Amino acid sequence: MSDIERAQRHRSRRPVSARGQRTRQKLLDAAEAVFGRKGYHAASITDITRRAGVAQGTFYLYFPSKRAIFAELVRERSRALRYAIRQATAGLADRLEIERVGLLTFFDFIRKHEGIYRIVNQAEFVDRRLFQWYYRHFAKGYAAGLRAAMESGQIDPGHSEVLAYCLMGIADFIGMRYVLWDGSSPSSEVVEQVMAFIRKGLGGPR
Amino acid sequence: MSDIERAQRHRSRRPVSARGQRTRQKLLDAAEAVFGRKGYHAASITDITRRAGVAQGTFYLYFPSKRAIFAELVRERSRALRYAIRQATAGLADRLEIERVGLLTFFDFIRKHEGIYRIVNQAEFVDRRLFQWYYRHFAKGYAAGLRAAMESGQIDPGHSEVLAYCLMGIADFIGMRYVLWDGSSPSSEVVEQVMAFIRKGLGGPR
Amino acid sequence: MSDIERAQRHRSRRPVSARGQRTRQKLLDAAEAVFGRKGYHAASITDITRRAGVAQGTFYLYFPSKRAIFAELVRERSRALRYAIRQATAGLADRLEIERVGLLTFFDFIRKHEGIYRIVNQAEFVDRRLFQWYYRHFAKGYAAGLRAAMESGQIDPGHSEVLAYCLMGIADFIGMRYVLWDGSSPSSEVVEQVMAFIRKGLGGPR
Amino acid sequence: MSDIERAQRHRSRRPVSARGQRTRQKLLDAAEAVFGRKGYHAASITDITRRAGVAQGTFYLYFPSKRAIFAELVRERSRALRYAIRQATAGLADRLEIERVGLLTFFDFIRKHEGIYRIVNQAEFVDRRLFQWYYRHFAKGYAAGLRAAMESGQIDPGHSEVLAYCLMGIADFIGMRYVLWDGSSPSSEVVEQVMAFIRKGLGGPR
DNA sequence: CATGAATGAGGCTTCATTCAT
DNA sequence: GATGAATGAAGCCTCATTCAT
Repeated sequence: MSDIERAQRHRSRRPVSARGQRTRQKLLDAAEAVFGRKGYHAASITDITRRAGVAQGTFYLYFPSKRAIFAELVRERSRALRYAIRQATAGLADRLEIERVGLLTFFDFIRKHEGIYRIVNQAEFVDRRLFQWYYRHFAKGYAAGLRAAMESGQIDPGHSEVLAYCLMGIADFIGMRYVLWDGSSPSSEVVEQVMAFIRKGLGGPR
Repeated sequence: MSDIERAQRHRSRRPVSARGQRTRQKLLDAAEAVFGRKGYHAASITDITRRAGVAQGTFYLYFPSKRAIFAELVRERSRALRYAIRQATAGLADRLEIERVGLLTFFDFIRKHEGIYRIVNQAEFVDRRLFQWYYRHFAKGYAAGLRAAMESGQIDPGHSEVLAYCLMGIADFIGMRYVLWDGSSPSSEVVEQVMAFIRKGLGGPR
Repeated sequence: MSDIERAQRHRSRRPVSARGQRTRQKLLDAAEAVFGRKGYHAASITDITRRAGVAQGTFYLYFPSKRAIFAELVRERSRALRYAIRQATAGLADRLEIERVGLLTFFDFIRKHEGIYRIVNQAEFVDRRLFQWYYRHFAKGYAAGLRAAMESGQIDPGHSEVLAYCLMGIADFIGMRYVLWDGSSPSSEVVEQVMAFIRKGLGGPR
Repeated sequence: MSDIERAQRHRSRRPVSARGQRTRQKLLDAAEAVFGRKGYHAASITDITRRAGVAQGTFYLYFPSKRAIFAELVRERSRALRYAIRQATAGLADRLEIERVGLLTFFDFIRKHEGIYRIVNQAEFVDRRLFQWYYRHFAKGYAAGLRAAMESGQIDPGHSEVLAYCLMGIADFIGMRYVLWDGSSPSSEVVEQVMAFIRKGLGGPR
């Protein structure tokens, strides 16, 4: 049976009972941890359910397949990240300030959700559509913010999407190198160097 | 049996005969194609040998395990990429020029070796050491080049490693977005935007 | 993955080596025994491979799925039954004689291949097409023989297909009752009674 | 726990309340439909309860196991078929007339209860005892009727049980071929051909 | 009476690896 | 050097059944 058929047949629980909600969440959290540590393929459903403290069969009450929980996880955490950044940067007017706070929030997020960071890269071979969606979606919002800053003259005019991908690439690689590999928040020295590069790169008055 | 034990026990890794060399290369090429298309886990040894036109057993005459051929591939292609960039930028003195040519060479490389690009991201969960080695090794050379440019005053002084990761992140994300997803070389407009950002970011005497 | 996709992907071994042929046959024989005893669903691949004396994985070298070996079995044994009847009745001119010999051959066959007899009934829910094919195919040949007998005036004229299904039904139920349930060949008394019914039913001169 | 132990332990099998009766019947009807369409094994308890519009747990309030509802269904429908035939042939004196009406009633029944017809064949591997009981029970009554007809000279004397299985086989196969596969009542031509065969086969004074 | 969440055994299938030829 | 049949561990998933509410 294909994943699609299964998903259709599946009474995708979305259970109403509080107990069900809790179980579903436990599975999601366990999945993040396990996928993060072992990677999508090496992680087994058994690993997930064991960590969640439920029986194997229970998994399929809430998710129709391994792929499905993975996709759900990516979507959910992606939402959470965007939300966190939006919250942290709300009220800020200066684009550079937004960049800095956004960056720090991102580093913070991947420290707390190491798993999700590692996971996304794998999505390419798990669900190519989801993988692209993740970045495109993020880039869209990013680019919009940059465009606004260009219009108000805060930064040099330019191709907002290209810029968005440049900035995402920077955040991603710095996060990988200094947060994930070093296992700590990047030193202020690193942050300052990155911000200096970005500030100059984006330009604007002065 | 562990991978390490197997590797030690393994004989006849480096065949001398020309025929052996050819078989080995066929396997490596097939592996790149298959890993690139399906991803490391979904690709089976059978896929590889079938594509290489040899029998299953033959695989183990040349590589002790699936991981091993993967690692070999990453190392080999990484070497090839660095070589290509070195060749292309040899003789160039201007750092910005080096950046531009390096970028274009990189885009060219991933167009020809889509597989390898996709593959590296997976390496994290196949062989974490290899994964980090890949980037660290590249970053080291990159940073050295940047340091030289700083010393000669071509670009602003700063933390060369951080800068290297920033630039690698940019190349990686732009390559993903405009080469891989669009399936073509990035338009000159995109390249110019990226270069403008880098030029300003790196600074130096106007 | 669907059965069809798998079958296509499957290098349906049809191995040439004598060893392979032997293994394939062992699996087929084991499957007949196991399906016959336990029924299609209760029979596991493990049951089959254990009985055949090979490892589980070996099964999939020769058959792409449980359904596939089942279908193969039905087809193969159906062919064997038709062949046996054709051989036994070759040279007979009298239709009644053909009926009698055919019946006895059939009883003999289901004694030797209890499994297959039991199995066919299940085919309806395993592979509906195969199930109908089995009976339709048999009926076609049967009806042709009856038509010839009608034309030569050996039996009363009539609707040959309907007659064929009547005669098949008789053979099937008598076989079930007296061969399978009693576990022996039907007594001559039973055979005579059946033949008397058929003789009168088919009519003809006298 | 074995089926037998469970059945003994099981309480509240025969609900007294009208509501309970209704639920039980809903389950039985749903089971007929589901077993008929998917077959015993492919049908799940969930399929049945979903179709019946009750919760999964409710099933076990009325039946101790999947096998049990299956057996109940076979028994119930078998009773219904025998009852229908008895009703339809009550008052008829001529054996041929009884045969004809019985046949038509049978065809009618399997049109209305396609499910049950298909189901019985599977019973062999679900509950062998039940399977044989079904046919033996039916044959017994059939044979008795034939014996009476022999004694009154309406048909040729002979082995009544053998004859009963012949006639059951005919009805079964003609029903399968012309009712189930064609999805309609058999044409009068088919019925006449069958009846002609039976009439001649049974003999009697002209 | 009824619910529906939870269980866990067991089935089919894949695939990296070994080995006899 | 090469072959390809064989192995068996391990994974995903289903489903009859139980149980707390």
